[in-house]
Amino acid sequence: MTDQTAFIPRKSPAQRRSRETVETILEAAARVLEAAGPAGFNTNAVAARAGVSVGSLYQYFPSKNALVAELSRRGAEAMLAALEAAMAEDGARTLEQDLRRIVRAAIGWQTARPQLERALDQMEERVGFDSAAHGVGLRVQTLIARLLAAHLPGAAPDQLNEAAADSLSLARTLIDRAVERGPIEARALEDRLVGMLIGYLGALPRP
Amino acid sequence: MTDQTAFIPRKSPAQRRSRETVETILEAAARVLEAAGPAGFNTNAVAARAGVSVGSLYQYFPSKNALVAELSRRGAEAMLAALEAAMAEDGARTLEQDLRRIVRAAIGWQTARPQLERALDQMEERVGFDSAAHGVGLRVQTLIARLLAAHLPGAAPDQLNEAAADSLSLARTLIDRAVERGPIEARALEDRLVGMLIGYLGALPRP
Amino acid sequence: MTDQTAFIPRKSPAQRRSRETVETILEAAARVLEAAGPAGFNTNAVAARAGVSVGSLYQYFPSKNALVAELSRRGAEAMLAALEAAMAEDGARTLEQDLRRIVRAAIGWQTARPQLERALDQMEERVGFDSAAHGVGLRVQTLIARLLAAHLPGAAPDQLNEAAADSLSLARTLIDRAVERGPIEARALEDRLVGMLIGYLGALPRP
Amino acid sequence: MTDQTAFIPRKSPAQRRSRETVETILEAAARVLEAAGPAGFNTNAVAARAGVSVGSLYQYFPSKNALVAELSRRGAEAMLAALEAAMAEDGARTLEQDLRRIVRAAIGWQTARPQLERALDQMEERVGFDSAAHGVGLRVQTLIARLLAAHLPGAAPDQLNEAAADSLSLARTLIDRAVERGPIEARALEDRLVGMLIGYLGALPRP
DNA sequence: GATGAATGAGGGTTCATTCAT
DNA sequence: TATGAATGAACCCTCATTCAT
Repeated sequence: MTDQTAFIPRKSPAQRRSRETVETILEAAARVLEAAGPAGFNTNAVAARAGVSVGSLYQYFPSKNALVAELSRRGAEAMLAALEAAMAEDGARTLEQDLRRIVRAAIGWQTARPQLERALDQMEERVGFDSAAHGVGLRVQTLIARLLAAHLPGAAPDQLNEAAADSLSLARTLIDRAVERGPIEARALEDRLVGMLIGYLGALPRP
Repeated sequence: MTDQTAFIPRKSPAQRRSRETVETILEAAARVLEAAGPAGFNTNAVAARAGVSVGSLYQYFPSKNALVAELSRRGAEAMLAALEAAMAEDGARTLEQDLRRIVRAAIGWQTARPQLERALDQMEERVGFDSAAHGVGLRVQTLIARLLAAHLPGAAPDQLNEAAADSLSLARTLIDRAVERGPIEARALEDRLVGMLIGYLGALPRP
Repeated sequence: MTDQTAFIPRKSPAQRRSRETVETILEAAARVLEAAGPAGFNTNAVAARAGVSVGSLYQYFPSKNALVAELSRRGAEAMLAALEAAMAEDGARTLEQDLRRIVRAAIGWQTARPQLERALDQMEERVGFDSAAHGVGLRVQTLIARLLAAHLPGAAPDQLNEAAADSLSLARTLIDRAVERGPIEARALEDRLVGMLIGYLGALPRP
Repeated sequence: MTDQTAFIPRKSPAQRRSRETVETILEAAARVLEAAGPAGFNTNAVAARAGVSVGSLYQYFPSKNALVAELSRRGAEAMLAALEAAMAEDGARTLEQDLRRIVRAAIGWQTARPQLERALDQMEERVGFDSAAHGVGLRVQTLIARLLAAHLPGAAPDQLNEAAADSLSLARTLIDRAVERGPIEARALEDRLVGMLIGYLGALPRP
């Protein structure tokens, strides 16, 4: 897979500076969210942490929610990338192998910055947009649905999408709980997740 | 078991009035939470909805959080009752039968007022007290742990408690998602939950 | 001086009960004030501490301020009694001897319940009535003024009253500060007070 | 002494605006305190009087108490300046001359805005921080203590500090009372204060 | 574009006082 | 008379968002 950014025309200095500011703000937002949780997450704190004025923050993000959304979108993008990478490896065969890939991607993603993802989970629910709201979350879901399709022959597209969404939610729940309890034993967690998902999928109504 | 309340002396008028007010406030709180979600849940709204002054609210609940906690406690109590009833039925044998009982209790509980329980989930996370904070949540967990113990011989108490907590979380997640999607098909949901839990528990490390 | 209460007709039981309730409330108020200071002094706390309903409290005291006023009045009454006793001893001669009597009475009064008197000082100032508001404070002041008159021949009545009021204020200030610092060395404090007052009075304009 | 402000670089517009707002708020706070006393002193009133929003007030003062503290700090600073100026005049010799200087500084300070200083006294007591809480009050006290040291040879540092604190309290009390009574006759008041302090200091235990 | 001062609605909580029982 | 539930005005403080410079 070629690096698409290589073909994007060089930004003008102003544009590059903009881009850097956006990144700075997002990273600051992430850190504030990690450190203070949803309750302590406010635009002033983010701007201060980013070393930028609130005004600038609002230049790039129309609202606080937009900031959260972008944070969450990026997380999903990382998940998407991991998932695509995992699926590109070779032809996967068994359900378990496929699930293992999904699960690994999810664990990798959520444990990279566990506090952040947990906090985002909570904020997303609060604000009322689930991760499928932005395209990326939807693409993740679709990818999983496609993956599941191979092992659930005859399932309707809606069913597959629901199964994919549920699987992801379940995985996130379990990972969140594990993260809460302390350092992760990735392998054991992976096994539990795979087992759980196999059980879940096995109980879906067959057409 | 005779009805003990029959022997409790009639409350004095004043006390009865208090009790009624408390109930009114709690019901109002539940409705506000259902209608407006965690974001729109504020003490003024609750008091207004209850047709009561804020002062009265604070006479019975020392803080907004205490109100949420009580709401959640009551929910957990309902769950506990359902669970105890289910377990008292007769001698349960298989893991699946036991899980089915747990799952039924959970579904019954969470679908009685689905919006409310969902909102409570979110508030609990936000405020940082999980349902185990009050005794009831803990008792639910303990009960489930005990139930699982019979089917996971040799598991350490800590493991059992974690398994119980995870099971409950997973169940709630799935039920929440189902509720979001619309009216529930209780039987199909139940099957999926049981399957999922069997899968999860089967993947736990054996001693 | 005859005991006037001896001639007050025996109270009916109801009246006695009333009187007791009043005393209970006042003592509770004093204790709350001592324990929580002006900031924590509120009618509900007083009623609770007295084991009485707020309603009852308002039966006997028309307002919170009335309660404080009565507390302060009683303190002043104690001071008055001490002062009268001191003056009745015999014919006082020198200024210093007279001042010593005043000062002793003041110390005795304010150190009997130091926290209480300090808190009252603060509340009185806040509420805006000085202790001369009720008759007793005035009588204390008048008594002191009369005492000073003997040593400030030719001073106008107004001057005497001002001197008396100032003397009392100064004494209270110094005693308060001493109380703040910890246990009192009554004798040393007394000396300082007397010295201070002599200095003060000596500097008054002579007619 | 040249005017140092002449050399301070012009503030940027934004900073100047801030500074002005701060001053506006402080002046409004002073006026509210003078007009309404401690009881009527609330942040909304201050903001309204300053023609500013509450938000602005809280941008510059983290709490209501911080506002009071700053007001009191500024008063103490004025007192400190007056005191230092008075002491720098020349080599003071007698106790009386030194006291006269202290007393003049105190009178000048407290009669500049008498209502304000009175109200501050009360609030400080209520809130529980005496003026020594901020450095300035302490420096005033230290300065007085040093001044007294020359006339109380052999006194321990603690004794000197107590004497300084007491002297200041006594002075403030007497000035407050004088202010209450109406327009001040500065010279007569000064004499009374000096006399009182000499009396007080003369009665301190000699080592 | 950038800044950060300013805004003000909103929300949690307290407490003196009233009044139906 | 006693009770204590109920009231609601007041108050402190926060924070998303705007806008003059």
